Amino acid sequence: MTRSIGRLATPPTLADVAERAGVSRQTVSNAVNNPDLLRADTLARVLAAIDELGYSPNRAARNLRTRASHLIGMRINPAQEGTANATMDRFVHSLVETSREAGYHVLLFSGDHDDPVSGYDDLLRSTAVDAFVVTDTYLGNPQAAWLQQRRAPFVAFGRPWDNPAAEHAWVDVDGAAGTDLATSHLIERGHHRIAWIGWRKDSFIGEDRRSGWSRAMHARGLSTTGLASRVEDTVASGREASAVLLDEAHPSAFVCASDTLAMGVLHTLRERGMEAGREIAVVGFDDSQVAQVVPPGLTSVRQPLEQVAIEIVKALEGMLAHPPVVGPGVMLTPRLALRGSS
Amino acid sequence: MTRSIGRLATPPTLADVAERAGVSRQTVSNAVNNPDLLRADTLARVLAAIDELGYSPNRAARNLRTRASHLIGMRINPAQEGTANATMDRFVHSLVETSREAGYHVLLFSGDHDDPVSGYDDLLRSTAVDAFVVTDTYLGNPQAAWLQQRRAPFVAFGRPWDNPAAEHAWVDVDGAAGTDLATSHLIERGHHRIAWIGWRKDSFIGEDRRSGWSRAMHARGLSTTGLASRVEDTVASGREASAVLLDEAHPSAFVCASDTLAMGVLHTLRERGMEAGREIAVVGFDDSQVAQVVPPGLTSVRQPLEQVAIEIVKALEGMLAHPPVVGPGVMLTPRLALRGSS
DNA sequence: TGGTGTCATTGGATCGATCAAGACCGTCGA
DNA sequence: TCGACGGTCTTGATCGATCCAATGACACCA
Repeated sequence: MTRSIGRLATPPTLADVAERAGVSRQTVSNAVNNPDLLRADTLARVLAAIDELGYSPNRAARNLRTRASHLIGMRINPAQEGTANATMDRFVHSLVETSREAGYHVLLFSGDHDDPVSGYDDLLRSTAVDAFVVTDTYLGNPQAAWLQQRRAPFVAFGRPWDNPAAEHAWVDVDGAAGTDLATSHLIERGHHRIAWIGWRKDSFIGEDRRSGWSRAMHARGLSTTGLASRVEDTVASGREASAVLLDEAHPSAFVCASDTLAMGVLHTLRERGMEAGREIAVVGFDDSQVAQVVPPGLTSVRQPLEQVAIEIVKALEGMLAHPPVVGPGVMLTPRLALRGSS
Repeated sequence: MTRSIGRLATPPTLADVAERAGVSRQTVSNAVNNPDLLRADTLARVLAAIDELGYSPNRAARNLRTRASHLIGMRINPAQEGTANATMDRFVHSLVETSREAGYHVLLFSGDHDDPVSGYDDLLRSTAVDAFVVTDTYLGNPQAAWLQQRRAPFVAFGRPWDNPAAEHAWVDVDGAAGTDLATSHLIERGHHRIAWIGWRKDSFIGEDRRSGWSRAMHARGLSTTGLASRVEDTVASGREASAVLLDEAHPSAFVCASDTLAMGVLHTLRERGMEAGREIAVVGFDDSQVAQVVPPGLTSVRQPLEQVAIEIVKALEGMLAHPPVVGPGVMLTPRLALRGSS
């Protein structure tokens, strides 16, 4: 049984436990970290004392001595209002959960919006975290090069788009496979003219997702001419783009690079009194909460974020082992969450 | 200028800086923590050395000595899929940002779903965090009593519903004021029969929000009889409840305890070919991303989460000061985000 | 009996910072 | 001239854990 700390001002230390169990400090330390070294009866006695006192090793002291904090740093940037991107939220949950199982906690920090590297520096030099998870790699990944130069352990969620030769660890989701899945699904449902609404060309991720759409189309001998449009990731842009496409290209379905854009399509359909799902099919990307609750439900490509977290933690563990092991990048495949809009 | 750490395996320490600047360790420490104690020229010399070496105090060592970690612990529970609750996401961002300005980082942890107290214990005993932010106070707040018993500093996001006499620090948003705002807004738009869809009675928050609706109705002499319904917080429940209410009570508007329920109403309207906003008004609660992007936009009560974070950090700072200062609870007022649905 | 090796346990040093005293210096009033 | 004093800086101890080398206990074998 764990007891209350009582009225003690400070928690018990190794020395307290040692005294109570009638052994030395080191033996208590071993009981916690290398139980095999102790004789069974000693171990039992020490564990009993630990339990009675409610002892838990002081993190700061342990961190100081072992030069490890068992903390994983992750920088978060404010979510954009007015978009449907809840990816981060889901991912953070998974990461926290998975990290816990590996004995790590997640430290969140923020940085200046215009400086992709700010925030990392201080945590690194003060040895506040053991490693980083780098997530904001939409446009290239300056953080990766920077961290690698400092020999800071990190895993990126996202491929090294701008530098395929980069040798750091990364985990990513195959966006093209996702849009291919979405497009193929629509084709199977009988659609031939399937439009694409994606992001501007400077987005690697956007181009990747677009390639899945065109790949699937061409694989079935379907033309993509005039059916694609590249805009900003806002509902308004999706609305305008879909309106133009409907008028000029007469598609019967839309595949979008994001749920945000897909919601733009739903806006257009509503304005024109058309029903999503019945007359025009729509597929989004990310399986946000929006996709799940909007009537009639938005079919969407769902990233396996739980799996991403698992792979990232696995990579981190290898990286922090002795000796460090850096595996190759890991690519995961998304699945399609089917709903009323298709 | 901050330089690269170079090929040093370990970051520079106080002693390194001291040697370089030709002063003692303590003087360097003072330069960092109590600059006023140093003569101007010495300070300049030390700061220069700090800068040249890229020195940053080792957190573990500092934490050990000062018995403080400058970390704020916050437990997160997995977001429920299929709901519109993005409150946590927005709040976490604000908290991280505000904490940084106060010199704190946020440590995320998780616990067993069925045990509201798990996770706190270990962090507390290992002095891994200085304080907690307790957020999951939907149904009472056993954490608060538990933490208070252990004399752990914490601030709750949420009133001590089940124990108004509780003396811990808390920050909350006036839910009743929010629904009052929503209801009054609808009344001003000419609605008289305004229905309520809320949560089951065991939810303090739900009853609070409901009271704002009935308060506003009665204040204008409007009847609420037969216009209220209490269900679970799911889209399906909202859909069913709104269908029943439409048939039996013929309301012209709905005020809901959550955006999730409001989405249920939109489902019903869609099924019946009715247009939200034009024929039937709908107002949700939380101003989730869903509310922002769903056509035609869902009017929703928006909690001032940025302000909540600020107040929480303010309370934490007082609590961790010497001597500690525990102020009274802080109640903030939400505002209404107007959109097409009303 | 004594040497040798293994196992279990111990004491002292150490991680890098801050705390608590004390040393040094020049100034000022008695 | 001397001691008290405030400002500036230094020295040694300390926070609580783990690393390292060494010790004691014990069994085994020659």
